Amino acid sequence: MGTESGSDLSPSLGNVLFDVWLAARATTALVDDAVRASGLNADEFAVYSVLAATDGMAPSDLARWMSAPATTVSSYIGRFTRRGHVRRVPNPEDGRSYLVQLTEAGRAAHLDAGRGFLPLLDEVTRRLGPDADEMHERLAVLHRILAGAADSSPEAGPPSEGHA
Amino acid sequence: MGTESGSDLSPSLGNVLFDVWLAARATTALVDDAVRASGLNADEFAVYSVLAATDGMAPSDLARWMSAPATTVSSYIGRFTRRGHVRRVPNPEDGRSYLVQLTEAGRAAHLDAGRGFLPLLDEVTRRLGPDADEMHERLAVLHRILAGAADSSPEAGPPSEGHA
DNA sequence: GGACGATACTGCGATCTCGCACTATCGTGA
DNA sequence: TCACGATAGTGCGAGATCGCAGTATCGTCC
Repeated sequence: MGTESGSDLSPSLGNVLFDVWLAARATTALVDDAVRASGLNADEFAVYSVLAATDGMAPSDLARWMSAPATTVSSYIGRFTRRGHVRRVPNPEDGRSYLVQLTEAGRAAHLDAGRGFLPLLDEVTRRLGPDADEMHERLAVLHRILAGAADSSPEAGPPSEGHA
Repeated sequence: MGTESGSDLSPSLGNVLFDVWLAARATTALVDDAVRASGLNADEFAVYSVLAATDGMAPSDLARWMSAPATTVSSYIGRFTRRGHVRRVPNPEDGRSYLVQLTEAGRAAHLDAGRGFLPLLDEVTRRLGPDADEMHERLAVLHRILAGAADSSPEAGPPSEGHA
């Protein structure tokens, strides 16, 4: 055991993977509370946010973006559609697919949730001080690495076979 | 619009909160795959890991640690107990509570899952290179800030009342 | 030592998540 | 142009998550 430093109240298990996991649980809980009044939860707010930032994404892109299984994304879209927050438009590049777009009502809901979210983000950013940018940078790096690991992982035995 | 940099394939929405969320989704997906064969999922593996590191935690501590509602932790414990992986021992400090301990079988399951997890962790750590420690440090800081924000947040209107 | 609000846990039920199996379309090769 | 494996999306069902409401115990103030 090398760095047994922490141990204040929270056994951190001291490895990057757990660190992100723990930080994200806290983040999600916080955001859940912050946007609750809008009727969205943290995950949904995230999805509304990408949709608001792009103008139409295919379900599979959404799935890749948020590292979620296709079925989960499928039910998200169903739910959002039922709410009238999202609309499906044909995907000119692929007939099996379609694009998901936020409707006006969807944008409104997103804005509404944003009203709860922004103060929280501001507070965290403020507390982070000048490190905020650095933090963003590092998380991006980590994310890229994780995406890389996802490809090279065994998963369910993809293409190659002669590695032994 | 200031920093519209990213945009390779992944609209990052460029703020710390989304960054962690995204990184964590990727992490969870990866770990889920890595430990699947052991019968655990990423979240469960994390819980087994703290339990293995401490020798007994109260449900409420567990809940605080992983930022989960009490009911969720409650059903975790029920599930783990049913698997024979966990045992409840009386909490000498509080009669309303108890301590959750990993049984031998629980430890075995954790080790088993670890066999899938460690290669992944190694790979990520290796790719992170010398930045790994720094990363850990920063995530710890962020986590601390988030924990702080959780207290000072409105939540459901805790103590004070005369603010309007 | 009793009253009483705060805190620890749990049963229940509504809703969400996601693996499996299936259909539709794409893209490549002959 | 047709065959065929790969890829996009979905219905379904099992199980997981978590809010609400309820019980037990604690701590504190009279």
